[in-house]
Amino acid sequence: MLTIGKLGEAAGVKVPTIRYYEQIGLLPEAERSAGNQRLYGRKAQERLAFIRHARDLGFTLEAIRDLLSLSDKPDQSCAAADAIAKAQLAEVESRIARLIALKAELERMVVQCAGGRIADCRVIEVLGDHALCATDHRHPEVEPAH
Amino acid sequence: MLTIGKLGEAAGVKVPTIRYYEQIGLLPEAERSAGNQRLYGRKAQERLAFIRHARDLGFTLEAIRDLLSLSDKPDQSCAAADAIAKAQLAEVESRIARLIALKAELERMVVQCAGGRIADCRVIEVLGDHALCATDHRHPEVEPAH
DNA sequence: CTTGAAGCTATAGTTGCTAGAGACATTAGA
DNA sequence: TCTAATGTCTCTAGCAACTATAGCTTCAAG
Ligand SMILES: [Zn+2]
Ligand SMILES: [Zn+2]
Ligand SMILES: [Zn+2]
Ligand SMILES: [Zn+2]
Repeated sequence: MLTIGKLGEAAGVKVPTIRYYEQIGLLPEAERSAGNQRLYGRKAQERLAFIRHARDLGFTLEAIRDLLSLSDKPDQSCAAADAIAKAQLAEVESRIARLIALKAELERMVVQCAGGRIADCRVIEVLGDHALCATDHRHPEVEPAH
Repeated sequence: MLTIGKLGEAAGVKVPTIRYYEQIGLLPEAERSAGNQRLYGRKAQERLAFIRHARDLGFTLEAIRDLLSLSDKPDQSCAAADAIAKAQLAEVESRIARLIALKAELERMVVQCAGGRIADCRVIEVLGDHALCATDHRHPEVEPAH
């Protein structure tokens, strides 16, 4: 049985984050010691590792909630889980596409500036006028939280 | 002189967002009509377009605040502005690198799953164990808000 | 047995908005 | 001109996914 601090260390998750996951129901309520401190066993450890890994791969807590509840039903079809992963892949691909467009515009700005006065700065100039951009980078979708 | 609704329409920014920008001091307090409604002239329009464009390019409001205050000093050197843009470029590049690693792992998961039961699902399996990943994609830095 | 680290709860702050409530202003049609 | 619809006003609260603080209790080492 691990204390919350040891668990956090083991999983690479900060202590308040673990309590937060419990609070929003992503982790079950932990067992408590005589002195009211949380204690975790192997199952909780695995669950937290799963959450952490999925977060590292960019899944939202909502998606993770669904994946966890699927993983508790080993005999069901995995189609739903695969769909969540595919959606996440699509999300990542579209973010990459958007960021590549941003990168191109930022590079153009930075390269074109000769480095003189603000009045002649290409960075400031381009920021003031999207018509000076080469691509249409305008926020087609939302970027992620975190 | 435009009302807040017209200004928002012109700049592609929602009305509450404009009020929010004013609240946090990114836009100056607007003139008011006899009936206490905000009125905007060309300068406010340009400032809002600047903010909007910089947001579309992924700059934070803090960075934009700095860029705006620089753009108000046309005779100063633009080095500071260029530095902000370069930092943003670096940020975008590192996000791209991270997302490409995520994409690779997500593709691996999705491709490897044969589509049977949850108990045999590669997606669930990999999420539970980073050792099954081919790359080290673990959150080297923070993703942006929004 | 004492001290310092680690744990507890509860609340508020972060970023960049967005949505509501309830009141006032403006504008278009009958 | 009256009225109804829309627009605007302020203020507050909510979103994701944490993070930080305050003020307490409990635990482990010396
Ligand atoms: Zn410059
Ligand atoms: Zn542009
Ligand atoms: Zn599967
Ligand atoms: Zn991994």
